Amino acid sequence: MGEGPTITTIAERAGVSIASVSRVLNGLPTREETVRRVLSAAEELGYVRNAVARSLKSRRTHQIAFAMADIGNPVYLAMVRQIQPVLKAAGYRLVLHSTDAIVADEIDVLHSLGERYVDGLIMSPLRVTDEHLKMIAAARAPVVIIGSVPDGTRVDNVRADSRTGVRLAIDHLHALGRRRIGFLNGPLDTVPGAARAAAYREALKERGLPYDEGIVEVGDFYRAAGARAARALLERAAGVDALMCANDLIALGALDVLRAAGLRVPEDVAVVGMDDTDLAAASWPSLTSVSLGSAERGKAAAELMLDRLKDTGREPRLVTVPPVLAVRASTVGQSAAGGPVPPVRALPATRPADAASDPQGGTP
Amino acid sequence: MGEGPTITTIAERAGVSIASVSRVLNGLPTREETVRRVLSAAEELGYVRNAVARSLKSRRTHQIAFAMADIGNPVYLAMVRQIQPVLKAAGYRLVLHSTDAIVADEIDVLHSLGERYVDGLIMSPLRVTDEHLKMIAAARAPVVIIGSVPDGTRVDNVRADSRTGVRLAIDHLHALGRRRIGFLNGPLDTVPGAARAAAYREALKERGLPYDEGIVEVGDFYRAAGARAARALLERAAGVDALMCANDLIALGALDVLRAAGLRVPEDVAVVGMDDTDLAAASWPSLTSVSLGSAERGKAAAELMLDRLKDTGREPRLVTVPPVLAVRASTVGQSAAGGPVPPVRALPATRPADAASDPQGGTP
DNA sequence: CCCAGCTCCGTAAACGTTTACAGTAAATGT
DNA sequence: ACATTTACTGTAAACGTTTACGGAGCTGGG
Repeated sequence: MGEGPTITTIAERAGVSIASVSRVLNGLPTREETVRRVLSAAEELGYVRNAVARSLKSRRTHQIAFAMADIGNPVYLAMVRQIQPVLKAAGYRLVLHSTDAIVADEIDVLHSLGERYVDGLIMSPLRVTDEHLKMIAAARAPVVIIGSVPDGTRVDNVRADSRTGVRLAIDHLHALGRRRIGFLNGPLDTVPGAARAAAYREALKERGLPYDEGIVEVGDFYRAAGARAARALLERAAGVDALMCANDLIALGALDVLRAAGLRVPEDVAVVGMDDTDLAAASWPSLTSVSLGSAERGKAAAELMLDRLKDTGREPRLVTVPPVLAVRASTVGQSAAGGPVPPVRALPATRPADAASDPQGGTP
Repeated sequence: MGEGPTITTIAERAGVSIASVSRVLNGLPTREETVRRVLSAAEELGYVRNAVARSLKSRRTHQIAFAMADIGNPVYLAMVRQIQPVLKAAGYRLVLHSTDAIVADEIDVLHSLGERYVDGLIMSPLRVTDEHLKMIAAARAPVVIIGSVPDGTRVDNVRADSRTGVRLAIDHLHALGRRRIGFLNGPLDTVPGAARAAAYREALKERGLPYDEGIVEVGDFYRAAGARAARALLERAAGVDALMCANDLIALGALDVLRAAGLRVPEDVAVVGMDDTDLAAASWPSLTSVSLGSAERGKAAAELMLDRLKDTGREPRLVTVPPVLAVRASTVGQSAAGGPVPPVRALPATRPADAASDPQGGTP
């Protein structure tokens, strides 16, 4: 673990100047003889370029940061899974930040962009505050946001369309004859929480169903919270024949509770989750879930970032990923659902960010 | 997104030298008046330290790399989840590498340590080749290996004990009266695959059960491969009353097949998985699984790394994490298994790496 | 009154690269 | 034979920090 060789070491051994060494290593035109000498010296010494020194001079670190709320959430996992290979293929490394959705931590990440240890940041905030927007506008490096930001915000942006997503789910339940569709949501002060609440009301209205506050529960985006919410709802209100859940984890918690209460899924209560994570296919009964395209959003974000790095000046773009309903046993029963069905999806739509009179597609 | 201020900018505005600025920013003793001037200048300019320049001089990047086979595997996810906060608390960032278990890629990561863009590397290779060992020995930065390496390898090392893990599972099945216990394994040329194969034979012998090659299948560590293997086994051999799976994903694939074949779990065939991932608790029936302590191993690895960074010279250590059996419905049925049971675990044992006449604890 | 001992600060070197610029030597043109 | 071009190489500055060193100014003791 000694002091590694530098271009100076190589220069001495090859009997040339450090400038020549650098030129050879960068493939700039050099006399054959010199190239040979430098390369063999480098080889013998086991030379590896110092990335830090290089970055200092070139002002490029070839690192991209990804900041998410919680790496334990399969939604972000799906994103990381897509982001990583895209960046890797372009020669970038991935730096991971887990902020636990704490605003101060997210601001901190944004602030630390000034340290210039990365060339850009992909961020997926659960809540978007004014401070976020201020920091994003002032950021010292390119930023891509996964999730909805206020219309007109000048930033590259990838959105889900959870309004349409919720509508898909409600329509599906309605078509199955369900009429009292409860709703288990996450916090209303999060972007996805708020969007899904609005979408739920709207979708009911479209189908001519009444909005009943008695069958709506607000908790958190975790499994235990989902169980709590489901329990509370069951105790309070009878006759619910379906549960729309703002999240797969919430849905799993609800399944636990329904099972314990001796209710059959889907015969007594149909359940729909959201995000279509791995857990949805693995659960019992397998969970019908609205895919908001986490994987696609991750990929799109990475591509937006690479694109932005190539052209700093270009107009910010908005990519919206359409939702897709993955139908499984929790709504249509065992026989009908069959095995795991790979969902098909339309290509992501792309258009300028400013044209956005967009559905408030919550994310994730 | 302009050219940010540097200590030179601050120095000019505050009317002091850059050395004074640096001293103030690093909290070195300085006259009150100077401190005031520098700090207010820095504040006004919105100064943020350049991490790259700092790293070049200090030879510390405050970044740690984690290289795993596949970030989609919940085992690694569990590790990342533990590693991240430990590093963060110590002021380190996490750089992620996903190698798809390709040896060349892993060697590449090891090699790139010479670029000095990280202070250390935590790596979890599926196969450990001579080249791995050579590169580890020659690495230009501290390395921690999660997974078994040959005895005597001088490297910080965190191991699972899959031999004991398999034994726990076999003993459990044996105690339930199962006598023909099939085995669905992953590739034998991987460290965990080999270890689990050996452990399976050994555990059978301990219980006085015959080893029957006819009820052993070797595939891959994925769900689809697990399904394939289960199908092959069922077609070939009758009378299997239990399936030991080298991995939760394999077990889930097996469950799919058993269900499709109309076999009841656990009445006809009991199933045990390995790794105790989130999927085990979510599946139907919920899956009895041997936890090899992914989370604990991740945490231990991060701590070993931090420790090593503080004391480069110290002897390499070996931490072995004991396995724990999480009993669920796939072996004991619905009623008995009850809700999700948080497994209890003993503290990881620590001892010098060289003393290792250790079980070949496979990982992950 | 001089020097020792402080405290504080500025100068400059260093970290390992890249790169603008100038210099050398050979090759070519007149 | 000399001027000009060409092909290559070396010197040195720059990137933004940290830090060894020494100098300036002051205090206090002899």
